[in-house]
Amino acid sequence: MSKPEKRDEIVRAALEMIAEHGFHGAPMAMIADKAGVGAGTIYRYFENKDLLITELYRELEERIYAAVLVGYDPEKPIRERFLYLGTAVLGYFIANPLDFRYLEQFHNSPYGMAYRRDRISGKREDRDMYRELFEGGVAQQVVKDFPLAILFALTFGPLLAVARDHILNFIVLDDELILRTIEACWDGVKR
Amino acid sequence: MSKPEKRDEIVRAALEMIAEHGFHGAPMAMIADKAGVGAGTIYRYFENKDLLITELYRELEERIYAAVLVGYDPEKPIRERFLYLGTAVLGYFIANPLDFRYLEQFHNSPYGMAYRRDRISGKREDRDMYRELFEGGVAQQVVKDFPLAILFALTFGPLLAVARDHILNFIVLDDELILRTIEACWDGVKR
DNA sequence: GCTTACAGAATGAATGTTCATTCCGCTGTA
DNA sequence: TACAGCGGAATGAACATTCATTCTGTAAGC
Repeated sequence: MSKPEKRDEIVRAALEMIAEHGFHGAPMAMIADKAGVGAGTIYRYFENKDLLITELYRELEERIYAAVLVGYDPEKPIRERFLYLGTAVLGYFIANPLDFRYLEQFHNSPYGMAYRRDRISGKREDRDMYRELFEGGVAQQVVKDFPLAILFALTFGPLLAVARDHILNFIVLDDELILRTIEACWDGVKR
Repeated sequence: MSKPEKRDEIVRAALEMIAEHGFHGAPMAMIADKAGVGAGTIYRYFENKDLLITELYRELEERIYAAVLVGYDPEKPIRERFLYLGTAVLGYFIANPLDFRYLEQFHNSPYGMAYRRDRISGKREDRDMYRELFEGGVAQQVVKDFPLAILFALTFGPLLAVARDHILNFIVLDDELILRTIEACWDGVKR
């Protein structure tokens, strides 16, 4: 196995094990096994478990951002962009349940809390389409005049809940139901 | 300290430590310390950590249910009941941030998954005002015709997100903003 | 009223287990 | 032969849980 290939295997295995069993249910030995490498080998690529975890998070964020960006047209009207972005993320999560589960684990952990705090306090410049969309919507009086955080909550709250329910097999989403759900979110957000 | 008093101290300490540091950041020794009892003492009241955790969850659920029930009038129109239930839970969470943080930890853990699975598959008869409310709303054609799980997502998704943001000091909610937020949820759910 | 005996509670040091991380000998390659 | 890269056993720290011991309150015996 070549060097970058091995690194990839480790990342893939970590994603799978952690998504399925949580940070604490996924010992390094288990990840190493799944990746088909020795336990010590992981430490040739990642200084420690924490760094593996945050690095993996960053890679996922990147992937999702890239996936959603394809097909996004910032010139379209607000409502249309909102529906696109909503269905795109939800679609990504449904197509990549492991990614979704991993993100959830991450967000609900001390790692995620720190990360979020940084982001809100602006330590991370985020090239965020969503922020831009909402700010535009409020300015054009198409969207309710709420603080950004509440608009996010009204959108991503249902989105993530629905993705979770689908991935855990509590409901079955088809394209029509997805669209209707995002439209309902829009009803909550629009003026 | 009397016997039930001591049990209470243990439960209170467990709530606080777990809410603040997560299940894995709250060793039994730490909980015992906070409760002012010996480590072994906890085991006189709870067979093991798992049982302490699930028992505490049940107690919290009970408290919240009781708190919200006060002032709920099943005779009122759907919209009014929806707004009441929304503000009531959100208000409870804001007044009891530890309870909220604990519930979140619980839901995002294997404990919570199992619990949820049981609930959905109907193994727990739940005397759920929310379910009843939505079912009534759909029947009266006041509420969009969605599966129950989606209506829950549209309501609790934003609610929990907003509660989290407030408790972590990412936003500040006042009564007016709370009401407007719940109204926005209603916009998402109503026909 | 005072002392002694005893049962049930409480305690916390000791135990065994589960990891993350380290270390050193091995192997395939140049 | 020399060496980079690996593997996986060894190490030590962090815990949950146990259990031999200590404490406390109650009640019988005087």
